[in-house]
Amino acid sequence: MIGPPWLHGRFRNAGFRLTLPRQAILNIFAENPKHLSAEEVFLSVHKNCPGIGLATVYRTLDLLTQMGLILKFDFGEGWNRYELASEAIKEHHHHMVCTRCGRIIDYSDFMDKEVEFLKGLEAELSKKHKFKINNHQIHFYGLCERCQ
Amino acid sequence: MIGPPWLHGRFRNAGFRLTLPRQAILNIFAENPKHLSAEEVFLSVHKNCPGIGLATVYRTLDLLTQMGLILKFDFGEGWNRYELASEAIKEHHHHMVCTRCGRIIDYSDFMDKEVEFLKGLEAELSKKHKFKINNHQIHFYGLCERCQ
DNA sequence: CTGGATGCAAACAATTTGCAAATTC
DNA sequence: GAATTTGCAAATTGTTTGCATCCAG
Repeated sequence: MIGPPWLHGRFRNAGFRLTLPRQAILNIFAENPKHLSAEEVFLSVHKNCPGIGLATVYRTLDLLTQMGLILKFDFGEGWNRYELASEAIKEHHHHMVCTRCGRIIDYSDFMDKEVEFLKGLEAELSKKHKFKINNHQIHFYGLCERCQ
Repeated sequence: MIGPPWLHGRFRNAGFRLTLPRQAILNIFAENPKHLSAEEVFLSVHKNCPGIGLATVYRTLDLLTQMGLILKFDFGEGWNRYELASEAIKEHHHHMVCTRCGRIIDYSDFMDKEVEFLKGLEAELSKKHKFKINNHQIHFYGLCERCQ
C-alpha cells in the first residue's frame, strides 16, 4: 500500500490529498495492467478495503483521469474503462474489441507506422479545418479467435 | 411523409412493417443530415407527431441500425448518435469532436489515403492476431475553431 | 382479423450528488 | 483545526421492458 514517493508530491502539487482509498485504487491498477471498469475496480478494491464505497471509486477514477495518471476509454459497451497511463506510455497501443464476447485485445504492432500516419493526417486536418487535435481514438471491432 | 417505394419492400423483406412512426423518424434524418441523439430525434419528431413516444424512438433507432438504414456512433459523450447510412455512403467521412463545445465536424478529406492505410493495417492485424475485423471507429478529439 | 408495433409507466444500469462524519496535513 | 475526502443513500440520466391497446397488411 506504500506508493512511490513522487506520488505524494504529484497530488500535493495539484492541491489534492493522497488518501488511503486513492492509494488502494491506484494499487489495483498497478496489480492489474488491464482495462478495468469502475465496477471491476470497486470489486477488487473491496476485497482488501471493504470500507471503500462505489461513489469514491467513481470520484477517484475521475480525479486520476484529470491528473493524467490513468486513461479513460469508451469501447461502446455502455460503460467506461480505465488503464494506468504509465502502462500505456510504456508501450503505446491501440485496441481491438470482440463484438461477441467483449474481449479487448491490445496491439502494439505496426505502431510506428500508425503513429507516423496519424501524425501526418492530424497535421493536414488541423490546417484545413482549423481544428486543434489533442487526442485520437482508434478501435477495431470484430471477432476474436475464439469467437469466429 | 410519403417514403420512396423501395422502403416498403425493404421493411417487408426483413419481416417488419413500415409504420407511421418509422416513416416519421426516417424523415427526421432525411431532413437533418447530421449526427442526432435519440433525444434530438424525439424532440424533432414530436413537433409534427406529438403522439410518438421516446420508447418508440429508441426501438426504431435500434431497428433502423439493424437494418443498416442508419449508423450508430458513440463519441464518448455518454449517449449515442445516429446518422443516415445513405449520407455516410454518399460521402465516406470520419469525425472530429470538440471537447469543449461538443461540436462534431465531419471530414472527408484524405479519405482515400486513410482507407487505404486502414485496409493494410487491418490485414496485418487480422493475420497476426487471428482477429476478424469487421469495422473500425476513428475519432479525433480537440478544439474547434471557435473554442481554441 | 391477427400479429407486429406503440404508448405509457415502471424498471434498469451506470454514474453523480447532497450531506454529515471521518481523515489528512 | 480547517478543509478536503469519504460513505451512504437518494437523485439523475440514458435506455430498456412489460403489458394492454392499436394499427398495418
